Amino acid sequence: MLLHKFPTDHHYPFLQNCPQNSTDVFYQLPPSTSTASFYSEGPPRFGTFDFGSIMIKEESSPNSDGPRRVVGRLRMPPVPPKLKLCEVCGHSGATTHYGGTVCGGCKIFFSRTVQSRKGFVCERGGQCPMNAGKRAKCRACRFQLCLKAHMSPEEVGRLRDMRLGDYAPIVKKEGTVVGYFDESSQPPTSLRDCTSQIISFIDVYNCGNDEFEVLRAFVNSERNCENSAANKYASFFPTKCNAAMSIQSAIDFPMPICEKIPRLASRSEKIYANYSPRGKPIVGDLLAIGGIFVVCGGAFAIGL
DNA sequence: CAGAAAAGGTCATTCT
DNA sequence: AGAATGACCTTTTCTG
Repeated sequence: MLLHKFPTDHHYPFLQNCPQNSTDVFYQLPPSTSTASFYSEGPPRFGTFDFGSIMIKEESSPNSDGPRRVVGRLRMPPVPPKLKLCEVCGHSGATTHYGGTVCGGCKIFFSRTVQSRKGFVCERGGQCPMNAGKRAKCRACRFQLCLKAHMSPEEVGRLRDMRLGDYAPIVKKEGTVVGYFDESSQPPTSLRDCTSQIISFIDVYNCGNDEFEVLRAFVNSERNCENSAANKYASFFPTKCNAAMSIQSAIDFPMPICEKIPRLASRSEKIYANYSPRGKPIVGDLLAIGGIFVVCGGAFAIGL
């Protein structure tokens, strides 16, 4: 998932020659970038990662025609410990399971909960303390934390489905935008990129007509958009916030969207409480409520 | 192709 | 006693 990758040279080309573990680095300031504007953007951030902090000063060059050399001190983020802690209960020895960094107990709990399609209700308003000793006390809160840890219910059973042959892997080709709902376009069965998941989503979850229409507009917007076209659609949907997520991210991790949309924030718990991998379509729910559209490659603008 | 990582299955233990 | 949990193992996929 793109949001969880470490920033690459593509995102910060001026760091191309930066040694990964050093603290003092030298790099060229991009020709079009002033030191002030560089400062004003603050430390580069990407997704949930803080790319350390960068303090720079522009060296005064005796030769004004020479390259603008910048002296910088880059403080890299602390090296994560080898033994990661479970994002749900804090237990040590966590590894990646279903998209989240969790311990074995929480992994199997999440898998069983999704497969059993059970819904839990917290009797204490969803505020139960969670640690290795208390994690089994409230399953509702534990499952909530699993989802907040970016664990993906869709991943549960995927391997088994693949063995049974009823799972068609979807290969995402970054940057491709195809109008699936456009009659002149290719039939969905031959399409393999990010938005094809919407097709399977509609098929699997039997979205209603309203949700289908929103998804249709959604995808057509994406098809018609270039990376710079957000403003064009912003006139149709007054932008209240920018979640900076792709549609793929929204499908995988809807919670951040819920948290960023005021009208949905109060509903997020309800949505997750009712979540069922083969039941009510969570993304369709979000789309139908929000009047949401996606701009390919980044901005995820929400009109309310 | 081999090693690493992640998912799934089984079974003993604990809890209600 | 039945359900829930977690440790451990096997299988599968991914990656270099």
